[in-house]
Amino acid sequence: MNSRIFALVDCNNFYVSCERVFNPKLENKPTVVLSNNDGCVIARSQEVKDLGVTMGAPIFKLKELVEREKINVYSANFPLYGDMSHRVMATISEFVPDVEIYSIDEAFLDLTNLRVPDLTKFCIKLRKTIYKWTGIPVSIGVAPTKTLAKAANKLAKKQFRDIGVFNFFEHLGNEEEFLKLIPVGDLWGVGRAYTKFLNQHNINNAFELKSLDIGYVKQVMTVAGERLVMELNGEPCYLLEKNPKLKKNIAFTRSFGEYQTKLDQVEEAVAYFSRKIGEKLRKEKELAQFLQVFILTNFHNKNLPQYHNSVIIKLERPTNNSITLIKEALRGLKYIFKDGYQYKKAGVISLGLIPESHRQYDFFCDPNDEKYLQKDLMATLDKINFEVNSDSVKFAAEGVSRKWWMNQTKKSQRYTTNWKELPKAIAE
DNA sequence: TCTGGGGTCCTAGGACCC
DNA sequence: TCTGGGGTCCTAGGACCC
Repeated sequence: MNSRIFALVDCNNFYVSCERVFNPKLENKPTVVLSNNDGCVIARSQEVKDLGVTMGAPIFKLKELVEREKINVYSANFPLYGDMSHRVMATISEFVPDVEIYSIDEAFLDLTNLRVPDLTKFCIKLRKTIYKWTGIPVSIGVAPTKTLAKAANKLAKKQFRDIGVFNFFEHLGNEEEFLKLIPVGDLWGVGRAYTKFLNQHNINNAFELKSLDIGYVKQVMTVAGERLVMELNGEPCYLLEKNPKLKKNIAFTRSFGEYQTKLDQVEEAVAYFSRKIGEKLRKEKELAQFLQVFILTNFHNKNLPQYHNSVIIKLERPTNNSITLIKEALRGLKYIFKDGYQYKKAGVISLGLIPESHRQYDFFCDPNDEKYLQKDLMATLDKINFEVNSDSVKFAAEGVSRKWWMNQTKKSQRYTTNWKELPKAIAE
């Protein structure tokens, strides 16, 4: 029997909590953070959840509610959230050696070999420390599998909100009671489609799913469903993944602030996206073998003529050279761009990524000839753009007008990542 | 008027081969 | 009317995650 102890640490309303750290007046006030382009709600404070606002709700539909309830609205400030995430993860790592950073606001911990007298007390203390050191409130779930740790975290957030910790090991023997409190749709791996299906078959909570015949579950929910039921029964299928896997795709896509109709404007956007792809690839030390470019009109607006298209380009040699990426992406764009449409969004995706160190040398190419990557030039650009300002050095193809740039009218400052925007302490 | 962005994994079905 | 039987590889689409 190879039993393990997993914990999931999840930041509460993460983006809203980040805004609150630097603007304490938002504490206990209904607050939301919007997606890029100020389109829809991507983070809600508890007060806003209680008002019934759903994740992803378009903000323009909530105008009245925002005014009536005096909801504080913020544009997304990802550099700030990324930096705060870093601080939370660093704090956790001070106390636990086995940490998997699962997303910007979540970490799995393996506590199996952590010799502490009382797991629950340890987690309560960890939670308090994270809050003290970073200002971010978190919830912690503890259980014998990752899926159950996720479920425990839901309980910690709802039924056990005052302590913020739920430890399944304290309730061995009567898990049933707690699993019945968790709707199937709240489980890790059960999305909209499966929730609908399961509900139609009268499977409504985690206990009912756990009790199903595993062969049946595999048949209707494939292997992911099979693993899910095993995990609910306390058999770990997923272990801690400490070393982040290399990415297989890297994308940069954006909606435009206003419709774009002209090729040259879309070209500027695509050139910018391509440079960003190059930067990301070099940061990950990967090379792309293919590049995909796509453009879309606004599919929400049924009154406008619709068009969407994409093209995949095989790169002559695997590369992360921004200059090559821009050139190839623009070639692709010309191929799919059609006049007469109002474009709302475009994107560039690099595919077939391979590690720089595993580059398959071209048969005809001298193995020492990596000139085409222009490593020194790219390293210099990166040094300036990463250390000074991400847009210090651009390429001519990106243009300067940026007519496509997104709308972000309610952005907080970059309190932690830009010297000019550090919070000021004002004596009153 | 106004609806995000970035990922992963799995499967079915077609093309192709012997 | 009957119309082989495997394999493998690739891709599109769907499901999920945050």
